[in-house]
Amino acid sequence: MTTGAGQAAPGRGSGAGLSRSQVLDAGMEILETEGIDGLTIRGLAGKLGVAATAIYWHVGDKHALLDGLAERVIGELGAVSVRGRDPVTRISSVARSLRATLLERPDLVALVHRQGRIAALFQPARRVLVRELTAAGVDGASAALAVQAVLNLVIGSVLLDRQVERQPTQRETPEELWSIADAPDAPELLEHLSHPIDEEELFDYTLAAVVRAVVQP
Amino acid sequence: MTTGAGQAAPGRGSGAGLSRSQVLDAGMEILETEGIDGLTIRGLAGKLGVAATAIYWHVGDKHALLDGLAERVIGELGAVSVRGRDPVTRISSVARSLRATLLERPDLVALVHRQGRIAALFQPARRVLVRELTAAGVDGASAALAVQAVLNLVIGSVLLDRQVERQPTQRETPEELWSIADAPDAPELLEHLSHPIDEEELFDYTLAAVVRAVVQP
DNA sequence: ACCTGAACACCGTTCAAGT
DNA sequence: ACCTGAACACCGTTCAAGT
Repeated sequence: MTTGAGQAAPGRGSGAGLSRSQVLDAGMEILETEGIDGLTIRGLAGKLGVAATAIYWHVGDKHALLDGLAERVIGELGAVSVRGRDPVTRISSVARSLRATLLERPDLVALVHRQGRIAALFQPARRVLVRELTAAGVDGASAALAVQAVLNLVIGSVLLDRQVERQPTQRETPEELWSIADAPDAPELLEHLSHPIDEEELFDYTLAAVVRAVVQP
Repeated sequence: MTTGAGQAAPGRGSGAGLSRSQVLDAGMEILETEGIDGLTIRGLAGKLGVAATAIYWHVGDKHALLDGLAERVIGELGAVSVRGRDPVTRISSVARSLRATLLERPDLVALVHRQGRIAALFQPARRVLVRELTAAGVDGASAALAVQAVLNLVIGSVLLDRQVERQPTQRETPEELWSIADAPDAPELLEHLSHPIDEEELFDYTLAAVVRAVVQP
């Protein structure tokens, strides 16, 4: 009733009756095995043993289907854990745990992003971060800003994960990308530039810089 | 010859002969007017007055077409400008100018992201940042890390632009999202949380924190 | 070398019709 | 209320055939 087409909750199945949640269950399964391109109305209906048009009755069109699935992902992946004693540790732990969770399902996060529901995905983390920042003595406009800064770091890190190296069909090796002219008299830097960076190290580095700036202004 | 299917460069048009670059030109036009979902092989062929199969000859299949278009975007949007005297100002100006350029065409950036070519898009900026950091006395592993940290901020900011508020079909108003329990005794914070944040201010805030951490370790 | 036409195997969506 | 079948208007892609 929140988003779908069916105006009344189907109730507990009257025999062989299909329900909205059963459709979303099956959709979720296809999404995780075949990927988002493998999820089709017809394929979903086939998996459920009904005509394609039955999907329209229970969840609406494809956009509504994706919205419903995004909502599930939000419920499943939005949770965060906090640990540590001082504010800096606790805030960092929220960011790191959320990042770790989301990195296990990058395609599901991409779906939420595609549906424009990232804000909803982050709402639990936002609440926790607000609490921690308040406890650390930060509030007002700078607290609101700080929360979003930390969360942007997380989602940016997840959306860009594994993006860095995928150079399709191109033979641009790192050796070609960087020449001695780019870093004269700095062979060590050149060496580091030509190797893929450790994404977790990068995240921790940036996070530390931001959290430090947030807590001690 | 870099990516496409045609093995020899078509040369200058022999009369009515179609060329790879003409196809990409038309593709680019459709991309900017109709969006990525409006770009189809058949529609592209129709615009050029040829059969759909002619596209396959010149650029290959749809993936190759999108790759070719991404390559164009990389060439057009990758450039950066540097201004300012001190390192902090110059590094920040690179990040801000790149962000501003990319924000004008978020859908084109999304295409580059989709095709896994973000690294290529950022290569010019990387070169400039490496130079500036070296001049500022930063090098080795921390310079490589710092460059990527700044660039991740930029792309994250662009990919998330306008994502924050899009709450589709849902009636979750900010008033419902946040209750007094989330920020007890802090009405000012609550006020800020319920309003959409200024994305540019957020970017500048985070960028300043990172650049500061980078230049003065 | 370059392009067409026909064909195949898919899509999402609508709508009248059934029970 | 719930579901089917047929139909429409699309897709991307392959392949034999033309010039």
